[in-house]
Amino acid sequence: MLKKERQAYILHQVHLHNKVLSSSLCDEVNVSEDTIRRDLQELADEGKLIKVHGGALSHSFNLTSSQSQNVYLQNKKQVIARKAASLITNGMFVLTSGGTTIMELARSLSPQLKATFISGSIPVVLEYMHHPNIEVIVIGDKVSKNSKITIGSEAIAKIKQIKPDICFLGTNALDVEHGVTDNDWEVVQLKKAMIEASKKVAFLMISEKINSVQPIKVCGLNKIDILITELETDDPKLKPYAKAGIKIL
Amino acid sequence: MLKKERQAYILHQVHLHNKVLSSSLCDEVNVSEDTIRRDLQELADEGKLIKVHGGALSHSFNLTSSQSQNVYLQNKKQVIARKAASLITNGMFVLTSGGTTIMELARSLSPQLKATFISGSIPVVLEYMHHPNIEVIVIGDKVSKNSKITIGSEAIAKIKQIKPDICFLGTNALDVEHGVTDNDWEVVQLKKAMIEASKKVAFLMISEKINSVQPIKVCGLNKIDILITELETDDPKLKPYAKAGIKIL
DNA sequence: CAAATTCATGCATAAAAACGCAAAAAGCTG
DNA sequence: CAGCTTTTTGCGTTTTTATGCATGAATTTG
Repeated sequence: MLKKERQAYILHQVHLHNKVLSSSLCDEVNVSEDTIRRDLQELADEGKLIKVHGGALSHSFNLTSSQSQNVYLQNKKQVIARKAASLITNGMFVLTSGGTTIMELARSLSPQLKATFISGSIPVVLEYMHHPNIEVIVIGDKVSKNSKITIGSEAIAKIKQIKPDICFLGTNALDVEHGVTDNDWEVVQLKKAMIEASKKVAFLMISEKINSVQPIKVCGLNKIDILITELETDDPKLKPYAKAGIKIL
Repeated sequence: MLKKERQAYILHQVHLHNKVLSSSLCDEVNVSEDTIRRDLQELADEGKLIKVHGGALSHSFNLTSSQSQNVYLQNKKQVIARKAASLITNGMFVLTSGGTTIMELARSLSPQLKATFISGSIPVVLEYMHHPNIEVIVIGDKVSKNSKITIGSEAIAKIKQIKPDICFLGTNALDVEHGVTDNDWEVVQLKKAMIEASKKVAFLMISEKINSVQPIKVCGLNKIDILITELETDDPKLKPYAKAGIKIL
C-alpha cells in the first residue's frame, strides 16, 4: 500500500466516523504504530484532521452533544457491521441492500479485502467505491427517494441473473411467528429477489427490532441463514431463533 | 514495445486500478525501473496522473485538494450549469454523464422542476436524489473507480433502450478538426451511446478546454447540437463552432 | 500515584528516486 | 547510404524517502 493511499484511507475514515484510533488503524492497514503516527502528524500539519492522544478527530467535530441518541445506535451498528464483515473473505461476491446498518458495514470493510459488491443503494455504493480493492456493481433502475435504493422490475430482473456467495440485508422487523417483515412494498420485492438469488442470507438488525412486526412479509424464519445483532450470541432474546436453526452471530 | 504504447498502457492501468506500483509495471512491460520512472515523470508533468513514492495514483485520488484553483473553476462551472439548466423544462427526460460540471448542473436545478433524470454517475445521482420533484433512474453496471460512473455493455445496452429529450455531456477536449475527444476508452463508449440515444445533445465545457485534443474520439462536430461554455455567445473563440452550425449558449 | 498506553526522538535499513554517463536505437540530412 | 544528431534506455552511484525498532519521556487511567 502506498503512503498517499494510506493517508487517503485514514482521512476517509476520519470523515466517516469523526474519529480514528491509531491502534485500530495500524491494524487495518498493517503497518507499525509509528507509521500511523507519522501519517497523522503529516495530515494534521496539512490541516486535514486534528491529532489527539490515541488517534485523531475530524475537523468538524463540534456539534456532538445534540446526537447522543444517534451515537448510541451508531455504536451498536458498528458492532453488527464488524461481525458481518468477518463473514466476507477475498474473492467473494457479496450482495447487499441499503440502510444505515449496511452503510456501517460498507464503512468497516478492511482496505485489504478484495471482493465484489453488488448493491442498488446509492449511498452504500458510493461508500464501496472508496475502498481500493473492491469491485462495485450497481443495480440500475428507478431510484426510490425515501429508501435511496433502486427499485423496480429491471432491478429485480438483474438480481435474478446473479448468484452471490452471500447477501446482507438490513432488517426492520423480526418475529418468531411472522418472520422478517417490512413496510415498503417495493423494497420488499427487491429483498425477496435478493434472498432467492443468494447462496447464503445474513440479516443485520439492532436488537430493539427483535420481536416486532411490520405490515409486509419479506420471508419466513426458514430463509434466514445467519442473524447478526449487537447482542452476545447466547442472549436469551435470540434463543427462539437459534432454536429455529438460525446461526446467531 | 514503443514508448507511447507503454505510456498508454500505464495510463490504462492507472485508470483501471487507481494506482500503479512502479515495481509491478517494470515487471509487466519488461523494462528497467528507470524507464518506468521516467514515463511516470512525463505523464505526471502532462497532468495525466499523480506520481508518488513507489508508483503513481489516478487523479481521482484528490488528496491534493487545491481549493483556491478550484473555486475559480467552480464559478465558471456554475455559469455553465445555469445556462444548461435553462434548457430543461417540466416533464423532460434528461440523460447526463458524470463529472464536476454535470455535478454543478445537478446542484443548480430549480427545486420546482419536475423532470426525469437518467445517469450512471453515482455522485451525480446522489445529488439528483436531493431534489424533491425529480425522478431519478440509475444506469446499472460495474462502477469505474476513477470516473465514478457505471461502465460496460450492460450500461450501454440500457442507454440504447431509452430516448431522452436531451443529453448533457461533460467535455474534456474540443477541436474544430477532431471534434470531441476524451482519454478514457470505457467512458467514450458510454458517451457515444448517449449521443446516439438522445434527441438533442448539449456539451458542457470550460473554455480552457476549447481547441485541445485527447487520444480517443467521441464524436464529430456534426453531432453537437448545443455547446455551453462560460463565455459570452459572441466570443471569438466560439466562432468556428457557430459556423459549423452548433448552437452556442 | 502507579501502571499502562501512547508519543517523540534518534538511528538503522531497505527501498525508491535522482543524477550522470554511455551504449543502443531511431531520425535526419546532404 | 554514411555520418551526424536526437531520443531512448540501462547501469552505477549517490541521495532521498519510508518504515520499523529501541529508548526514554509524556499522557492517560484506575
